[in-house]
Amino acid sequence: MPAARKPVALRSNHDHHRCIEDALAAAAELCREQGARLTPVRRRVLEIVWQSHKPLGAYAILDVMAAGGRRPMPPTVYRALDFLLAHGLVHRIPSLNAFIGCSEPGRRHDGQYLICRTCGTVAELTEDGLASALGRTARGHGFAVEAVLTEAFGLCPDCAGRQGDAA
Amino acid sequence: MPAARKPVALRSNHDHHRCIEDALAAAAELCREQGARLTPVRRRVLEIVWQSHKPLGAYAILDVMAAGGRRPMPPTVYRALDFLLAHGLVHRIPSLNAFIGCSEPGRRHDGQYLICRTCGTVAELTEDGLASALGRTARGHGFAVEAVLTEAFGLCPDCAGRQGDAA
DNA sequence: CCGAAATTGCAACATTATAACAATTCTTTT
DNA sequence: AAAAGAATTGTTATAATGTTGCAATTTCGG
Repeated sequence: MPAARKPVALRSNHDHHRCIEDALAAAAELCREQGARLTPVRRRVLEIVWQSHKPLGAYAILDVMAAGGRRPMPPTVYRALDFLLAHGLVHRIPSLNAFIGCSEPGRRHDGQYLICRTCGTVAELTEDGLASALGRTARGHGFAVEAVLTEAFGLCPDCAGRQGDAA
Repeated sequence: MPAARKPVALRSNHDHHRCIEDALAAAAELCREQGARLTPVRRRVLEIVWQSHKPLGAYAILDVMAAGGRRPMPPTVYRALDFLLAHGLVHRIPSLNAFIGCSEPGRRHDGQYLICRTCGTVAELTEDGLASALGRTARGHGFAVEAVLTEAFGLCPDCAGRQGDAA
């Protein structure tokens, strides 16, 4: 099989402004195609979520928005997140109660997240083979899988390196 | 490879009293081995969690305990759950904020849950191969996976059957 | 029995998320 | 452009989930 591309979140010196710009451009394009409205609030929330590769809680997003003017109320942010989730522009990481930008919006995929327990960075994988193996096993037991969410906890390359140095 | 045994949660007419008894016995045994104390509170919480194969939230557990006398405070239940989690006797399903009895306490394993979106039943799989495939991929990107949690959403055999009938 | 350690009780509080309804904005039709 | 209808946002209040800190009690080892 072809080696999958390394998630950009795991490349420590990537040009992150590019991540943000690309994500916003892709979102605009996707919404245009689908006739969905990427309103200022929604666009702003998406932009905030993309500020880093560390997932942000809804109230952390609220705090960022408060810094730039009037503080919106929780439902505003939750509704924007609902919209972004529904259109596959962000993902929710349940074990963190937090949200992260989707690295491959538009392409249907199961969620596989590599969560660094030290720095909090989350990288998204989109390898269909992994979830489909589970789907086959479940099918064998009569269970029809429709969606799969996988969270892997461990150390990202940077933190694993530092960990090794300390020893 | 040998076909894995079908999770008991997916067998609609299993003797569930046996599930509860076995789980409590296994827990007692495990705590004895490890010098951990399965106190009345902890044992009671474990018993409540095992009342069905549907995960229960902490406050639902509180409600059950309240029915049988004095209502304990949240920290009582959360501490009991922490203990049970630490000893691998229950699992937390993050996307449901709920807890379920571990079907293979004592054996170290990653968590793979089949969650029925209709009836809420959760069956636990413990196939090491699935998580290790993810671990290999992650390793290829320099990420060292330490634990994996997988949630699969879909229809259990019973509900898939009824769904088919309706058509 | 006595002191140390673990467990439980308790009160208050922090965080995450939602409900219900009003006000506004956008779109479509006339 | 005006009006009707739909979608979005604002606002208030509250629900659901989870934690902190400290006191009281129980358990365990000497």
